[in-house]
Amino acid sequence: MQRTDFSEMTCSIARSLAVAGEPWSPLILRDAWVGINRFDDLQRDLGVSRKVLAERLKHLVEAGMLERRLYAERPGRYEYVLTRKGFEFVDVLMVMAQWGDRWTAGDAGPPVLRRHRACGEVTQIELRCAECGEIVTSSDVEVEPGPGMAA
Amino acid sequence: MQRTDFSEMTCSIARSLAVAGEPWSPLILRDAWVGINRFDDLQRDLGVSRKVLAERLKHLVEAGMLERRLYAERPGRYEYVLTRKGFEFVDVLMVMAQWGDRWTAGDAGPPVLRRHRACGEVTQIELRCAECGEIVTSSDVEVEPGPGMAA
DNA sequence: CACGGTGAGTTCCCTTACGGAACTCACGAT
DNA sequence: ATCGTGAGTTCCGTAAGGGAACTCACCGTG
Repeated sequence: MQRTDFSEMTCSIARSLAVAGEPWSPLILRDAWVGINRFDDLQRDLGVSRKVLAERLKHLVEAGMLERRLYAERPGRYEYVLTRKGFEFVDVLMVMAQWGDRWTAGDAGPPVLRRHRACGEVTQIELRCAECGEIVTSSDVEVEPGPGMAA
Repeated sequence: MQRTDFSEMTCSIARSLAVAGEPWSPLILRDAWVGINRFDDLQRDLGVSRKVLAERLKHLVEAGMLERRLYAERPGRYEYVLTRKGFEFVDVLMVMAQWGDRWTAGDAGPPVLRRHRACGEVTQIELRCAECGEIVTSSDVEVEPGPGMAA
């Protein structure tokens, strides 16, 4: 856990980070997304210490991002699968990956491509306004207080 | 706590986190986005320690996310403004905020609303495939090796 | 039956980063 | 001459991360 607790802040970004922003947590969720679901596999793939991995998995399960599911009895073996909440968070990771492709990949190009199953194409993801359908960038948006803003 | 360096990993998510994933960095970028650009204002708004804030600002400037801009000479005073790279990262933060609105806001509702200047509406952001225009969710996408993938 | 292997953690120690407060520095204003 | 301000820097105690070793429950083989 980060030293400062973000979960009580009046900010959806801060609260998201409190759930999934600790070091390694986004990478654990990415792995769970692409089918790496077991403790030892996660540890090997990420190179994270077993200690921290155990802590993160516990936190992500308690936060409802992952479900700890028994996949073999006698001896009890568990795997971690994304919940709906966790799945929706992968949207954030896809946009982050796309930003990383553009700004950190260098000449070698992006390490992975994302293919849209429905149309079969390697896809770029666009952020569009659900009201008018136009592409939205951060400079097109202004923020204003919402109902959950404290006085 | 020594932290593992994500910047050399062959993963655009990990490399994005190496740039902007440290504790507080996303919140600093959010603040820079909404117009909180000066050291003391950032410190007051976030409640981060001045020590960590100074480290994060240095790192974000070196990474090209923020520009340290002189806004008053004699005595030299500086503010931090988003670069294009930083601005594009705000896309990630907007999607993250939307996820947080949905999954962490509770009954009070979202603390801030995002209004699309072009159409004037409070907007939900949709992720759409640039090829076919359909909405994309994480389960519609499969990943495959790209040019930057190591052997 | 003893032995080794496997998956899923837990424990221990060491180092480093964070939090918080105090301090500095260069100026401008009173 | 002193106070205030913005932008940091320094110092110290504590807690979190890294990494290796250890545990525990079971299974398969000789």
